[in-house]
Amino acid sequence: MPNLRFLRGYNDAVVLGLTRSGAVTRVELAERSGLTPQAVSKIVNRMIADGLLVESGTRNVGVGKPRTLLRLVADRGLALGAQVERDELRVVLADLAGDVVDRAVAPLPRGFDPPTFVEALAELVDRMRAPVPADRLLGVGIGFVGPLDHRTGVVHDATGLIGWHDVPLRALAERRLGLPVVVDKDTNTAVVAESWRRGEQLRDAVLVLVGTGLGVGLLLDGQVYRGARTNAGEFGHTTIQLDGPPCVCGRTGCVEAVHNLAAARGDLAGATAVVGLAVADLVQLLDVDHVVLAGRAVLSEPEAYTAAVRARMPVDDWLPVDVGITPLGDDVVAAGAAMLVLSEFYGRPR
Amino acid sequence: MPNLRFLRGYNDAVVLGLTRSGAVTRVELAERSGLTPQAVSKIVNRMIADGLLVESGTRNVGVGKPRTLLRLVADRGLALGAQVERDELRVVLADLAGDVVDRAVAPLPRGFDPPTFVEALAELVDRMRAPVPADRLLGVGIGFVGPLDHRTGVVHDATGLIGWHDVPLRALAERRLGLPVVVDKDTNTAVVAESWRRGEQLRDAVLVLVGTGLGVGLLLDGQVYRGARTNAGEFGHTTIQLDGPPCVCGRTGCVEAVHNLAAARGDLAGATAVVGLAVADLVQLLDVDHVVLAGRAVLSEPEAYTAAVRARMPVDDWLPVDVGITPLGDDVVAAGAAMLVLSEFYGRPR
DNA sequence: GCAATTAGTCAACAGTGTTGTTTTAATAAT
DNA sequence: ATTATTAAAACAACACTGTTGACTAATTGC
Repeated sequence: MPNLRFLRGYNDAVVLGLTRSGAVTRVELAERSGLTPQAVSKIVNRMIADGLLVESGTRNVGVGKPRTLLRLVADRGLALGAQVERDELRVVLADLAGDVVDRAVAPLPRGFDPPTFVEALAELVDRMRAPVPADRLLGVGIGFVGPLDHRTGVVHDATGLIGWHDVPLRALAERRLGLPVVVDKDTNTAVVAESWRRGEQLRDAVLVLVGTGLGVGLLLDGQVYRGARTNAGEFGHTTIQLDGPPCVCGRTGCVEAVHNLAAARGDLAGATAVVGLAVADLVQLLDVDHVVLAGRAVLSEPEAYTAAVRARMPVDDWLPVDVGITPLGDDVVAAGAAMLVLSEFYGRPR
Repeated sequence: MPNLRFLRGYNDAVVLGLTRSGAVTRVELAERSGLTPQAVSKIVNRMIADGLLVESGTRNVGVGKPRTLLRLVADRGLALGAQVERDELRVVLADLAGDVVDRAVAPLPRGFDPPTFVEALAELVDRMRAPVPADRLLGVGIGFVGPLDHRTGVVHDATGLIGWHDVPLRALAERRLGLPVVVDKDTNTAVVAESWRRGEQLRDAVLVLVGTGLGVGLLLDGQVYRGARTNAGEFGHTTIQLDGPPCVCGRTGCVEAVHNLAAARGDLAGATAVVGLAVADLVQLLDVDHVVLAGRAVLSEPEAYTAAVRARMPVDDWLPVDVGITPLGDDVVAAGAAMLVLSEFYGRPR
């Protein structure tokens, strides 16, 4: 519903987004946002009154009155984020700047069911929320494996787990935790993390998550793209080798199958080459200018994967593709889940 | 720059978009747009004053005052659209409803250079604009092969043509035609056509254009996705067969190479199967719920391609993927180019 | 005929960003 | 030192958005 409230929320989010990358001045905010200096002044002063921003010194740029520096009060809003893996639950506390300020990891029992999971989550969440003022904690995000529906928070199925068919995870967790909860695919939360932290700089990107599975998070035109059913990013089951090795999905020659086969044989060069080739195809298809690598496999052999992907990037004379490892490391999915919560309060409205 | 003018333009576009699919009432517009009845009334009455809409009868829905039907005055705005193929130039005239109301085709000399092309275009355009009132004709759109930059209208290179390096096609055409010109990739204009005509109904779709090349137009979250350099949709050079047949692009096993090889051998089943498999991978990757098939190859064997794609769609129990042939047939690229012009005037602002 | 119901408009309004002007605080010139 | 110049930021008035609330118009059902 595009009305005045929407407009205000949108511009607030734009301005706040520009403050995440470091101290800026009102003038710079006006230039980068396209708003007039007067509008920026109003917005900024309201945010100062709300305790979201503080003035912190001045910057002199030649003659004239010096510009006033503005700094984001990062701990004005905090959120918890969880990553669920086959054997492990990770919860992090992230602030408005997108920095991880606390972290906890706990093992998950093999083949855990929904009640068991919610209890394990509650234990970690309750421990981590203790030192946080209640009015600062905005909620809990959960990065889960798909297929799921992020709008309703229902997990349709979780591959490799039993008892996870059409589970209303968001509702269950909200009731147990007494906090707002959002649920999204792990690849989506991971790309939310990168987007939240890098802002305008990152408009078109793929985040490649290489673990036991192979998924991508898509950032297209500055927005996380989830597809018609929150299910975009199923990258692992793209056919790359007609009549290739059989895959768990029932088909043959999937990227994931070829990659995992090579990895299982200890053939690192082969494993990275397949990922590099597939990512190159993806970059060509979507014309993104950023690739962010993440996931256990990548973090255990960062140079090999980075080099393999870089080697296969399409050569373009006027805008090279930036390939790198996520600076958030193992936290990226959980941290992104937290930032998903932050973005519900301080991000662009829809 | 999100300001009040933007807000108004946006809501105008939403309302106008809802009138394209047939007669609607103010009440229905309010329901579907999320705006209040009062806001819709204001917008609609302004559009009636502008000659964009007319009241056309009433519809009775039980007790109470009957609803007034509104009809789009389709010829209130018209645009020309051109498709450039290796040997042929096609120009169509499209109206605000997205219907093609006139059409002309002319051969292009082998290996035409930019001046030759602009002259051929001007000849067709001048002939077709003659009967159109000057103030109704909004401009000319050109669907070209990439790589190009749709923002500047510069064609970087045109595969198979010489003399087409960094050609400012938009500027050249604007000077010769004396009309506003927009340039975009053929796959993008084609998907614009589908989006413009089907509106809200079509939010996430891929348009697959099978000609001598194989490209896709991407409609993601209701917007045409062009990528960081207007170059998204390079689908033909996705690897589908490691160590497959060599491709014109220099690599091996590209979808396009495998497809064209099969087609050249007269192996229709093989050709359609490759496309079906590749499209299924794409649908899975992007989680779109609509596939639109277009292009010479598809239109010459519509049933075979449709069946091959449908057969490989992922089976999803709650939201099936709709696969169909474009109703615009051979005109889709040119018509979309025209609608791209219309959307600059009557579409959602950016 | 009259009440009920629904469509549509009119009027007043809150709140957005913009335009135009003034105040504030630096540097540069006298 | 003093003054002029420059640029940042705030202040004031404004145009215009969609919303809220009240009212009128046109139909159905009894």
